[in-house]
Amino acid sequence: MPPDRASQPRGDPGEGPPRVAVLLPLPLAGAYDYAVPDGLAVGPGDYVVVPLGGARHVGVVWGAAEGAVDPRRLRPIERRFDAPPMPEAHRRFLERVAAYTVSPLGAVLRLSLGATAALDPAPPALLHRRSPLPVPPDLRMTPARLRVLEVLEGAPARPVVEIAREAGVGTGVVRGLLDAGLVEAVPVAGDRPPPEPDASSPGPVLSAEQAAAAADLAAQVADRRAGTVLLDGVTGSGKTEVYFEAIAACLRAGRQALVMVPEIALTGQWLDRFRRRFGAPPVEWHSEVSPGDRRRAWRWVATGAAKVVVGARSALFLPYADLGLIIVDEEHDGAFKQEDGVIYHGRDMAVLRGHLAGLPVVLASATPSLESVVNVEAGRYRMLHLPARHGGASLPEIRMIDLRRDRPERQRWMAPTLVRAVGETLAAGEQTLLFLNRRGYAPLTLCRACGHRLECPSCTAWLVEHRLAGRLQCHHCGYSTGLPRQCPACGEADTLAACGPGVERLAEEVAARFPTARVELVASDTLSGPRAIQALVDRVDRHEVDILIGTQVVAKGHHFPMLTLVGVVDADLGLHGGDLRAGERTFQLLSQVAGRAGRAERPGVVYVQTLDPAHPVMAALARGDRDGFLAAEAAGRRRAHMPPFARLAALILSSPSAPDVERAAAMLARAAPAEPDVQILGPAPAPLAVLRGRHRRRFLVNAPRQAPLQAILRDWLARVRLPGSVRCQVDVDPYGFL
DNA sequence: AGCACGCCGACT
DNA sequence: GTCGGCGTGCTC
Repeated sequence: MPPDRASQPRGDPGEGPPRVAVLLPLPLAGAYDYAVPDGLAVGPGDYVVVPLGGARHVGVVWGAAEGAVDPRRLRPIERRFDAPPMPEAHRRFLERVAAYTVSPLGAVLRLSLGATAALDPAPPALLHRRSPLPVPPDLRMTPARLRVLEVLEGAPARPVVEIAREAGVGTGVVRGLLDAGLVEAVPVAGDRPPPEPDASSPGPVLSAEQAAAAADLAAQVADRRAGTVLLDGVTGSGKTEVYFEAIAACLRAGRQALVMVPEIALTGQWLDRFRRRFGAPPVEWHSEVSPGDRRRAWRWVATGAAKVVVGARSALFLPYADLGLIIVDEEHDGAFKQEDGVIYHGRDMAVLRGHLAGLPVVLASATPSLESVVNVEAGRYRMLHLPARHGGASLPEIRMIDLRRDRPERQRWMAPTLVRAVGETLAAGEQTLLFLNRRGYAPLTLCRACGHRLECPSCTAWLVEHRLAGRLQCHHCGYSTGLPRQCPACGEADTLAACGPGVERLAEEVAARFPTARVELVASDTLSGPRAIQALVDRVDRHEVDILIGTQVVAKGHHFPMLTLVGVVDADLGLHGGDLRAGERTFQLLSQVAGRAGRAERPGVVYVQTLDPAHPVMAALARGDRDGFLAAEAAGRRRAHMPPFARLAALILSSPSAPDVERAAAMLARAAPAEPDVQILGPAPAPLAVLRGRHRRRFLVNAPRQAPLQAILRDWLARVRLPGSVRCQVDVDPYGFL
C-alpha cells in the first residue's frame, strides 16, 4: 500500500468521521468533502463513487478535506475502484489547465474521466488453446479444422477470434472443436498487455541532417531534459522518422511517449510507418476507438503498459503512469483547439504538461505556427531544422493564376490555364488534385425573383446545398432540410439559384470537361472514418483515380507518388472575415496542399487561383518564402499589439433570448476591469451572431504579454452575477474568431 | 450533470 | 380548481 494511502486521513481531528475532498467531473466551484467509512482506505488520486443529490458520480480523491461543511451533512464515499490512482503530476496538470483556461476544475477533470468503464479491472476473459485430448477417431476432420489445430499446436492460449483469423476460418470452426473437446478454454484475469513496440530494431537510413536532429532529440529524451523543441522541416523532409528516434529513446528509457495528431482520420499511413519502424502498433486513443479497446487503452496507459499512445488532443488528458515524451505532430493545425466545453489548445496544454513534469515536448510542422516561431526567437523553444526534401524530390513549383485576367467562363470555376494543365496531366497518365475548401454543391442559394437568401433558422448562416444528398444543410448546427421548389419568401416556383462553388459543383464541372477521367470526390461528410480514407488512399495509389477533388481532408498527410498537379480553386477563401490568423492559416493550408504535388521522382506543379496575386500570402507562396511571410506577419502583429506579442481572450455570452444577452453584456461592460494596459473591446455581436438558436455577444480582452490575464478575467467575472439563462464562455488565446 | 423547487397555461 | 411546462439553483 502506498504510504500516502492513509485509512485515517486528517480533517478536524476528533470532530466527526474522517473526511476527504473529492473532485467530481462537474462544473462545480471546487471539490466536495465526503466521509470515509470505516475500513475503507483512500488516498489522493483514488477513483471513488460518491453520492451527490439523487445521483452517483465517479470522482477523484483530491486531497485533505476543506472542512467547511457541517460533519453531519457529509455523505460517505460508496466505494473505491481498484485502479491505479491518478498520479500527482496529472492532478497538478488538471489544476493548471483549469487556471489557464479559467474553467471550473471539475469541468477539466471530466476530460480525464472519459472511460469510467476502465476503472473496474477487466472481467476474466476466456483464452483458448489445444487441449491434451487426442483427436477422437469418429470426429470428422475437415480442412478448416486441420488448419485450426495446426495453428494451435504449441501456441499459447489466445482469444477465439485471433485463432480463427490466423487459421483463416470462421469462429464457428473453433467453437466446434471446443465442443468436441480438442480445444480448451482458460480463464485469465485482467487485461493482457499490449504488444510492445521494439526500439532495438534498426531504423531506416537517415540523411545527415535527419540523423543529427534525431540524435539531438534522443539525447534530450534519454537525459530527461525538459524543454520544447520545434522540429521544423518541409513536407517530405522526414520529420516523422526523426521523431520516431526520440520515441525509440523514450522506449529504451522505459517511459511512455504520447504522439498527438490533429485529425485521427489521417493516421492510416502514419500507423503503417510506425509499425514498420517498431514492429508493433501504438495504442490509439480517439473518439472512434471502440468501448472495449478504450477501456483496455485506458488501463494500459494508467498502469504504464502502453508505451506509445497516438491520439487526438483528448489523449493528453489520460492519466499516464510515467510519461517521458510528448510529440505534437502538425503543431500549427487548428484542430488542436477544442472549441466547446473547456476551451483549450491541445498543443499549448501539451507544452504546459511538459513544463510541469519536466518532459521534452516536440512540436513538428512543415509550416510552424507564428507563435511557435516567435517562441523560438525569444529563446523559449529550441529549433531543429530539417532542410531538404528527403529522397531528393524537389519542391513543387507554385504558379499564380490571376482570376481577373485568366477568367473562368460563367458558372465555371476553373481558369483556362488550369483546365489546360489538368488536360496535359491526364494525357501524361499522371494524377491531379483539385482543392476547394468548401463542402457541398453551393454555399448560397438565392431567389432570382425576390433576392431572398436561404438561411439556417437557428444560426446566422447560409444553408449550403448538398446536391448528392438532395438537401440544404447548416454547417454550424447540423440543421438539414429538403430543397424547396418554391421560394419560402415570395412563393415563386423554380426561382432558387445556386451561387458559388462547392466541391460537388466542381466535380460536375470536371466531369463535363473531362468525361473519360476517373474522378473521386472527397469531403469530410462524404468520407467517414479512417477505413474509408484508407480505402480511398489505396485507390489513388493503385492509380484507379485520375482527378481527386477534395476539401481540407485531402490537404494533409497522404503521399501520392503519381500526383503531379495540384490546383487550388479558390485560394482567397480563408482570407476574409477579419480573423487575426486568416493570413497565417491560409498560408499554412495552401503550403500543405502544395506539398501533395510531386513527392517521388516527379516534380510537381501547383496552380493557385486567386483574385489578388499581390496579396502577401500569395506573393510569399509564389516565392516559396515561408520565413519572409512569417517575419512580415510577425511585424504586423507586433505593431497591432496582437498575439503572440500580446495576449487575447474572448468572452462569449449566449442565450436563447436576445434581450437577456444584451442585458448581461451591459452588466459585464459596466464591471469591466479598468487597468491601464488592458483593453476591452465590445460587447459586439459575435461572428456567428446566432448559433444553434443562441444569441451571442462577444468581448475581446487585449493585454500585454506579461499581464495576469486569467486573474483579470476571473476577477471580472466574479464581480458580476449573470442570470442563469445566459452562458458565459471564456476563450483564452482564441484561435479562429468564431 | 441530475433533480427539486417554483411560478404561469390547458385540462379532468 | 389541478397537472405540468422547463427556468433557476443546489448538491459535500
